[in-house]
Amino acid sequence: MPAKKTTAPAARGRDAERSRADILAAALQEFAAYGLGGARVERIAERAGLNKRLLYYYFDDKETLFRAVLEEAYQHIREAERALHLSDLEPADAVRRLTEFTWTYYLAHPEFLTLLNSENLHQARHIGGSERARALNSPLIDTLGLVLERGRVSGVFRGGVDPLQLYISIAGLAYFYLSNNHTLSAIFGRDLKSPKALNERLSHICDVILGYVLRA
Amino acid sequence: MPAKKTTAPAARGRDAERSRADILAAALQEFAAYGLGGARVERIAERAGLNKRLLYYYFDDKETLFRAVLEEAYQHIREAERALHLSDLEPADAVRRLTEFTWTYYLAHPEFLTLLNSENLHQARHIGGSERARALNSPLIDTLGLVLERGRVSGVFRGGVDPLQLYISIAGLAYFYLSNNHTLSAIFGRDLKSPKALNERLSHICDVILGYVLRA
DNA sequence: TTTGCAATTCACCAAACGGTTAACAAGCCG
DNA sequence: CGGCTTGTTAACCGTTTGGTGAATTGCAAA
Repeated sequence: MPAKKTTAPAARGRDAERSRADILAAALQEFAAYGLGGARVERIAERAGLNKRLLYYYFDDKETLFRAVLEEAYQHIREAERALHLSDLEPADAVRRLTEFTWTYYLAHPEFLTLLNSENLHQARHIGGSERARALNSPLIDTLGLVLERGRVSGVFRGGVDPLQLYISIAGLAYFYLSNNHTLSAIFGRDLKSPKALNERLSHICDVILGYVLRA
Repeated sequence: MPAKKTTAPAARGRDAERSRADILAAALQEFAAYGLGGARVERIAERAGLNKRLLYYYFDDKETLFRAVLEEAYQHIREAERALHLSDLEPADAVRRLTEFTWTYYLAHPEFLTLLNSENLHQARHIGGSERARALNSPLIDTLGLVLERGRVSGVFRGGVDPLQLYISIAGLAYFYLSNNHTLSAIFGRDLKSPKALNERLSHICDVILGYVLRA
């Protein structure tokens, strides 16, 4: 059952901005569901309730559309992370909060994970070399670096922790479990998506991460 | 520059088994490079140096071929893991060895990662429900469970560690870094594939994992 | 040498796909 | 009202793609 319409199209006038947004939303779903290669331009148009030609009117081609979807997705998560105000928290609280947030965000936005997988399959061809991408994402690492430093100075954190390394670990512990949930559940014969399993996983991740940063 | 031939085809007689193997090898490369959706049957044939029709002679269709490639890949890594003989090692050595092995294997076999990503995009449709898959993979978790138990009894490990949870963490810390290396390097503006960066990552992963299992 | 089956080749097809051409309508401005 | 810009549509096109029918060749047993 493909192509559930994202928004009711009924009786819309001509509205360029809304059409553009609808295309992006539909494309996000389609790219996430089938990957860049498997996505069908015509299906995106159907999902958006718009004529296929419009996709080429607003975006140059399929890949340009993919790039736009990707940039929007990154922007979305980094904005949500900024809203955490990690700098206002005690270092240990900040790390825990970032960890829980990352888990929750990935869980609520599986499209983000598949989108990234697709982009990595293509060797970051669409986001790579984008100055904007770097400017958008780096602040998070800077913030986390400050948190780690505060924690080290106040004696609760160990020293010598690379913030990027830590962030990749926080993300990885959540990402791999969720992104590979289907194969993991299949090959190990356990339903890893039950509420109980999900709770256990988050708890485990927090144990691992906080156990690592907190001074032994 | 696609389709580098895997093996020299020169002057081969007719050899069913070898042809089958060549197809699988070529398909592994192709599926890993482009995903299931992006892979082209004709390119697989070219890579294998065989007529396209043969793919359908040995395998029913593209998806059946994909399934065969996937099963072979799982078999390969699990065999390598078995060769580690974790049961013969001190618990802490065993965990460290599994961690280092996982990292090294993923690093040496990037096709395995992209293959799994592709399968997860398709919700484990090809490996899912396979009794054989479960039988093939579960022993690893059993072995790890015994290691953890030995460590707990001898007082070096903490208790209450779920072996599956731990394995997913070991895998995830390596997998995410390597599988998403392209986007991570791009958005954070750091070359995460340099030898130095790779060494640092492995060292970090060992710190995290061993810090977690070892009794505080 | 013949025969029979398994392995391989060649030519071909229908459907799907990304993308385009050209005409058309809604709203705005003078 | 009338013309112009811009958002939208319908129909179409050339190519690519997964898949197939049928003929052919190598190999080995009889």
